[in-house]
Amino acid sequence: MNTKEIEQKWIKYWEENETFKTDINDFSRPKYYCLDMFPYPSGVGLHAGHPEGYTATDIICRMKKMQGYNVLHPMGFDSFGLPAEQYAIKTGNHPAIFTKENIETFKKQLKMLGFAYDWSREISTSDPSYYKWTQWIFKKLYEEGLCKYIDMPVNWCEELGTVLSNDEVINGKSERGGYPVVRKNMKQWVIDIPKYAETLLEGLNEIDWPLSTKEIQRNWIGKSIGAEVNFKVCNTDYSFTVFTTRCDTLFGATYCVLAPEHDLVEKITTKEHLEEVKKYQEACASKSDLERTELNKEKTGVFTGAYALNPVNQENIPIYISDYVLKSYGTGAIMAVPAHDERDYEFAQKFNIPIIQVLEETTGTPHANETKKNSIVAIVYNPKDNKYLTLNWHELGGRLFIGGTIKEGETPLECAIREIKEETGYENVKLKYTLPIINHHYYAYNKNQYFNINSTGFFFELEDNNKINQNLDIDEKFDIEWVEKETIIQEIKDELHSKTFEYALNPGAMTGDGIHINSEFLNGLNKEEAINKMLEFLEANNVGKKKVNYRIREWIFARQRYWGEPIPIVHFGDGTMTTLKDEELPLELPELENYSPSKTGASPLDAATSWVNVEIDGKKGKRETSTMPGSAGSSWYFLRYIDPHNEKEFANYELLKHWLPVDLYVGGPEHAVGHLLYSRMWNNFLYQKGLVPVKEPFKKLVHQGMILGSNGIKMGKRYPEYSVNPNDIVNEYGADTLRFYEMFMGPLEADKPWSNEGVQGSRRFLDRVWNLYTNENKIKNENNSNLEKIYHKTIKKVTEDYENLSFNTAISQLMIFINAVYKENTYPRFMAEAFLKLLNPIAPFITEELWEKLGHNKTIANEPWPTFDEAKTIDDEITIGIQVNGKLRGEITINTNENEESIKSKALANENVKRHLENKEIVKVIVIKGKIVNIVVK
RNA sequence: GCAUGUGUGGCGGAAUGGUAGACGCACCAGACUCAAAAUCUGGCGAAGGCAACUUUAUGUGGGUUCAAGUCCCACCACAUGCACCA
Repeated sequence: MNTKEIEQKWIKYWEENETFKTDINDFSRPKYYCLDMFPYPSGVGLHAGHPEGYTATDIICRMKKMQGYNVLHPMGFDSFGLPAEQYAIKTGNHPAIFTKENIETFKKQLKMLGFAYDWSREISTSDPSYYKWTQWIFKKLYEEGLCKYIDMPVNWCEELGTVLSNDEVINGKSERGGYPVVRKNMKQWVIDIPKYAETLLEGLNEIDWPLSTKEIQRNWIGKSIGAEVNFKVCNTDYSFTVFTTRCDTLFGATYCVLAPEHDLVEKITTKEHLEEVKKYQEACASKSDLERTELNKEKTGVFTGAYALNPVNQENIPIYISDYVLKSYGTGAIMAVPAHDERDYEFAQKFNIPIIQVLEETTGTPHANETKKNSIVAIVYNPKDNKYLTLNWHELGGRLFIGGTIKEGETPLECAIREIKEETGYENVKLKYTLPIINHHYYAYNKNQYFNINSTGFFFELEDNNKINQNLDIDEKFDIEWVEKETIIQEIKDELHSKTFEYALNPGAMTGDGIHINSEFLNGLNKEEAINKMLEFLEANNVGKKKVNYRIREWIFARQRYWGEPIPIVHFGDGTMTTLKDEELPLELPELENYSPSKTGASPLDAATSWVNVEIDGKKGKRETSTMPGSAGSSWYFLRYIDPHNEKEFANYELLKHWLPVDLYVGGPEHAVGHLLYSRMWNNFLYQKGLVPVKEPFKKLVHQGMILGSNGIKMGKRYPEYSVNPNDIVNEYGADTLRFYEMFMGPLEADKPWSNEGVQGSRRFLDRVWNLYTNENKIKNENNSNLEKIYHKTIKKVTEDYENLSFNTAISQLMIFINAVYKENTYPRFMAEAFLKLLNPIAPFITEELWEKLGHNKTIANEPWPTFDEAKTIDDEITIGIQVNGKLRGEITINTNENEESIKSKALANENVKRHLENKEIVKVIVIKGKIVNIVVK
């Protein structure tokens, strides 16, 4: 089999005969729009991962075409971007030249792999005839107020000389290159994607996407329902608003925090604190995002000297500034409730701010007629030998910590210290932590009484072994035992005590649900009830209201770079601006001497003075010199494919109406919060403008997994020796083998390691097929009943598996079929032809060639898909297993429609089964038709 | 830490709650050959047994069921994403 010759022949044939050209106006057949994520045409060409997703869609498209669908399967190039520009900076050549060359390479490779694209619909985002419409959509967004020019802190990357959007920043470093990114205030173009937060969230419910990707988008949008609460600043006219999801804990707010950049900071800071506050603000401003998030370690902040008035109880609480409060989220200010928020707890610990518990966890089961009391649980820890003090009550109540009831006029702490002395005699203990109060319900057998107690936990350290005499009641009979942590976890079963111990091991805020205390009108309510009641209160008193907040921020839509779509805006000297008229689009990029970005944030386009300076209606102005980000062009390309040469509009509405949505979209998961969110937003916007007929553009989305090196690690620069170049595989084994192997490796969505032996195995199978059709002389115009069942089964399984994108199991079935044919002397011609059709979507070249060798003079691509007869997929005789007590003990062959009695008697007659039934009583016999028999014995 | 997903032979991987390991790779044996490669045929989880067969086995520990890789609970490991989001 000469793969090169065959491949070249058919590439030429398909091109000359326009085999895969889509008749976009043919609405008579059902449509199928199948989309690949178009590649960025880098200098290195296709990598091993590209053919995976592209083959998957190609298989579906080829099958759908044979099934009679009108298939749209386009391809294009996402051709604006940094690498082309960096190449231009280095060589002085225009990025367009580099881009064009790369596109040629990509196209050649894509054709080499036999993908059935309609190349007449090819688009390229850097082509002015394409970006004319990107600019046009920008204009529409601008006109709607969705695209704004505002002063805001942005992600500035010094090394790249540009701002970046949030999805381009990963762990405080640029996605490309990994350079540090800092916050910087700049005038920026942004798209108000937060306006679409709710729409984008709702849309997720109606699309067939991987759950994980939907979840990532939900997290990114970050909806949270809470309240805004207004705080007055004491002795001033100022006030500020905080956002909280826990307005029920307002009685526990013991301080407030403003973001260091908050507008109010300068105004309210008292003289004595001014210097310190300024210093802190400056320190924060110079920090990169990375430094700021690395500061997970310890909370920092300073007191402003000002106090706020808690609107529910009129308490004065101090106002701090700290960088753990972010300017960009919520209102940039919080109320802090250290008892019920981890971060506030940490901060309060460090700055010695009071912690007021307003919610207590409940344990035990409530009962009528409970007696209320307050009590303590004291845990004493000896750091010298790592042991805890326990009382072993044996059968009277097991192992417990020291506990007791608080007496009249005693504080909980005093009670705890007293109880330690009375019950154990130890007199020198030091308090480490006061633990949260727990509300506990229990029944005391000795008193025959139900109790509901508020128990405060204490965690002490033993200072020395000094002891005084115990002072015990008569009914207190226990041994004092020092035990290790493990013993406590195993032996302390009492809910109150084990819960207290949990808090002791992990002191911190209580963030769960419970019953409110110290909260006036909320006392006794649980979290949800209290939130609702508090909302009522806030609204009635006009100090706050319910508020939904989103984490998603504006999409920064400008880059200080050359190789992107120019933004069609002219700024006038008086600060006003205007968009270009439609007929002035596309606004093309000017030629430049130097494409380098500047370190100051100026765009390379600033240097093109004759391009920048314009006069409109006698008014002098300057063009916007930032360009659009890479994700601009890719946010709507799927629309343009439908009508790529339209010069009057971005796409004809009637065509969009017929062809949208995309039925299947295949691409990597790395675009979950970039492209896949942005394109949903643009599409939604165009939908609301009545320019696109569907809300959601991609009905079904599938992510192909990553192809790893044979070492199981991601291919790439780190391990080049384990990387695979598709060109080499095609040269050595042929395109069909590459396609076939990548589909056989495993499930499409899974990451899977490359194996050179696996490639050889795939080639071996294709050779087997080739030899069967060319050397064996088995193909005859007569039936072979031996093959009939497997033939129909194969059509059924392969068709279904393709439909479900389970290509690996489809291939397995094709192999089973060929293995069966090899054992026969005749291979009926109709089967031979149908098999080629089944294999064609995966291995188009060899199947076209063999199809021709069978005497056909037209492409196989337009042949009807094989059909099967359900009745003939069912075996007459099957072998089923016989189990005795669930263990396989034998097997019998039965007729498919054999009755239960007959199956039962055959099963019981089986020799090995009989052995296992000896001296046993048969309880019942379970016969599952066509599956198994299970005999239950005693 | 939170979210999502994944754990099955030497390897890639199959299994609507019903004979675990389909199919392929690697390996072993046989045929062809002077020989090798290629090709064809057969074998192949582990342990025991001449064999029939038996025991054991899908990350760990429990549970539901006549029957669990599959369902439920707890835990462990790995991968990916988010991460001071109030």
